[in-house]
Amino acid sequence: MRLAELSERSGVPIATIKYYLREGLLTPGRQINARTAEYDEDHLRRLRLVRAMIQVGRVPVATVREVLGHVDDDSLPRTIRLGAALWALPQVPEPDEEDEYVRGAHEVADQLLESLGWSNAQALVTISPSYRSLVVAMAALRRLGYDWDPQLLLAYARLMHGAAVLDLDFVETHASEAEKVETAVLGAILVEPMLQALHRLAQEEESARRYGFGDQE
Amino acid sequence: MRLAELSERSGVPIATIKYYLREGLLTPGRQINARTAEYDEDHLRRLRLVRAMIQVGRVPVATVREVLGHVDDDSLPRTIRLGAALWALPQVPEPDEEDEYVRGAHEVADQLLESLGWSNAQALVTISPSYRSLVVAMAALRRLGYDWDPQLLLAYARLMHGAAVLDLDFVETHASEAEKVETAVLGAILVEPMLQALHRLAQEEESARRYGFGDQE
DNA sequence: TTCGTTGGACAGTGCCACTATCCAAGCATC
DNA sequence: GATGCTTGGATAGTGGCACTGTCCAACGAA
Repeated sequence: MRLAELSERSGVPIATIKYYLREGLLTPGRQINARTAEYDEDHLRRLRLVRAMIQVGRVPVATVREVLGHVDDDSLPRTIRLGAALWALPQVPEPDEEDEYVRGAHEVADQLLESLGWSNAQALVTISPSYRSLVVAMAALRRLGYDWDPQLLLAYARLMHGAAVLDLDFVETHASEAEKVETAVLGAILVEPMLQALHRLAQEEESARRYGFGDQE
Repeated sequence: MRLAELSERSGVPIATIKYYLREGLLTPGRQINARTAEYDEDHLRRLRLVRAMIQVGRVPVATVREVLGHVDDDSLPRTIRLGAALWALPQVPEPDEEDEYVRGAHEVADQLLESLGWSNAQALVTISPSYRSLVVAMAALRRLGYDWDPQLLLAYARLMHGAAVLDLDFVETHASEAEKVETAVLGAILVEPMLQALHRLAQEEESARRYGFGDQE
């Protein structure tokens, strides 16, 4: 198909597709001649993936490029590609290691991983961006004076582990070997907004149950 | 304290504090004279809250203003203020109701709410932004060809309901009546990044357990 | 041949979260 | 009381990002 059809079927404006091509998020179409390029179903799928990452997952364009680079890198074994792709994802500001709240958060997080027996996470603790995000969020809450019980954190972590198990079961049963990396990355990027939405809906529901009718007029 | 001290203690640059004042995220200090203003602990706390919402929660400045406006609105009862504040939060692009995937997602989401017995959510379905986010995320996944079992969604929803119960228990036991709205809003804004981080860590851990050592070198 | 269409290059736009500069009033010291 | 640093407020500017608009030469259908 031509650019125009690709645009039509994906709902993405032509100018934007050109931009993604320029940024290297899409591979160029097969050149038919100097003034015509042909795109196929793979391009369409990739374009939809890119759009979903950017619009639903709010991933910056540069990060999408990096993530896709890892997904496509056939020179690496699957687990490594997946890890590298997830690695590229989150962009929380670096925690200030001097800050007392950050240090406190490190301690609590380390204890948490130990309680959970997440030995892999423990080994990667110093470098995993997810771990860093966790510390930043915890430090922010602490700085605001919320001093929660480590048990609470443990309970949250168990819930999210439950979600991770669901994610990976899904990947195993529903994706072909070739698609597993892409599916897993999507799991990290697109399932999260879904979980967030469910979380907020659940808060609204539970709040209405406890304190009365749902308000919001 | 003066602006300079407020800046020092919060770690936020003076110019940025001035910007927040301009944008109405902070109430002006008590004017001592034409050229001096005095700030107190409440300002510091509010500033930290604003920073956490913007940097950890990635909430846009305009949205922070709106959310805080609801939090501070003493003319409304608590549940309504909370609802209104949460209402202002998410900024997913409007789903295109013409799109077949969006319509399909609506159906699945409605069934989900019914299965869960979330009657409050059902009543608000047409307008809740969280519901909209859910539909958008589901439609994006479907468009990419992931056709999951409604049971899976149900399992995710139960997990997130578990998280919501934890949130609200925390609010009940740890916040004074006056602080409940603020605490609950924080629950929505700051706990989410924490959950997300835990989710990704759990994915890394579970993935390492299933497929071998943690890779990423 | 004509004329609308196509893909690529490149410059421009709009938004957003800051950030830098000015300025006059305060205050501290001499 | 003069000098000079600091302060708060107003205003303009910056840099990043995700597009978007314009131009142009080459196609290609009529």
